[in-house]
Amino acid sequence: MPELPEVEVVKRGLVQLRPQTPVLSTQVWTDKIVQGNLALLQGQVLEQVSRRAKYLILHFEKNDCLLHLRMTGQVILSQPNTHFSLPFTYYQKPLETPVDKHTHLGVHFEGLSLYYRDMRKFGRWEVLDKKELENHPSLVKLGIEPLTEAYQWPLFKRALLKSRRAIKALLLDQTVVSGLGNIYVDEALFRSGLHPLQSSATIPMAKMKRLFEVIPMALSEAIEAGGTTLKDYIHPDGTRGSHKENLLVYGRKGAPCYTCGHPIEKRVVAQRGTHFCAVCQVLI
DNA sequence: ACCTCGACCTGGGCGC
DNA sequence: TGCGCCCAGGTCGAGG
Repeated sequence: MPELPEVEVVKRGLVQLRPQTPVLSTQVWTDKIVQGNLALLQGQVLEQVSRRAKYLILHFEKNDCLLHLRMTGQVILSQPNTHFSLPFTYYQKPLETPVDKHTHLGVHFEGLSLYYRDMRKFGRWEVLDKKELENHPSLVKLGIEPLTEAYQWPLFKRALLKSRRAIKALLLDQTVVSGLGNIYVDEALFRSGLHPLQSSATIPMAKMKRLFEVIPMALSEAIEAGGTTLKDYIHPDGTRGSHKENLLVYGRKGAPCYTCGHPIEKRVVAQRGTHFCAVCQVLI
């Protein structure tokens, strides 16, 4: 669900609407979501918002918050004295208040509140000292990240030649290439004509190069469309991403392949529902 | 090194 | 109407 493009769109929404005043107060309704002390943020200005792979980072003056939305996390903004309405939230039900049973914490600024909602409570907020962020174990082990300078063909090739694992499993592994999840792995494999079970090291060089190229393409096209909203994912202002309608294979089980017309198959690979065209993506 | 499974959670959708 | 079951998937840790 929230993969690199969705987190990037959330980041851009927060950058755009970022409050310029210090935090007035914080609220935590669900303790397990937060590691560290959210109240430390009180009095601090949110100076910057950044992203690393699927992690969102809120940079305050003295502390940083490291967020992961996991599957159903939503970061939303609301103005306390204005009527609140999200036309679409999880499962497309309208929400008339930012705080309901799925809202786990709030950060209040003057005239603006930031809330974290998460139906399945898998997401995490970590409140860190500035110096803890750089060497955070979750960040240091991330593999090369598409759409950054670190994403280079020699590194990508080396990583793929090192493993005989199924390419689907390898691309889902955040320590190899970071930021991809189930949706965009399926999309990238289709675009490069690779079977999800293809052993990584045995991929012909031309196809490996193609895979290297289509990954950032698939991701940046998704960002352009505001991300992929399947059910839960929304922007901080409550709008939805429209990339679902552009997906080539994910969620298209039984529908005709856009290239050859053969019905898209769905099988479990690497413990994930995996969509592919058995004609266009053959094992080599 | 790699694989599989369970855990974490909730709600939708299914069969009966 | 409702119960029980399975599914959705990001990440981690256990065990083979």
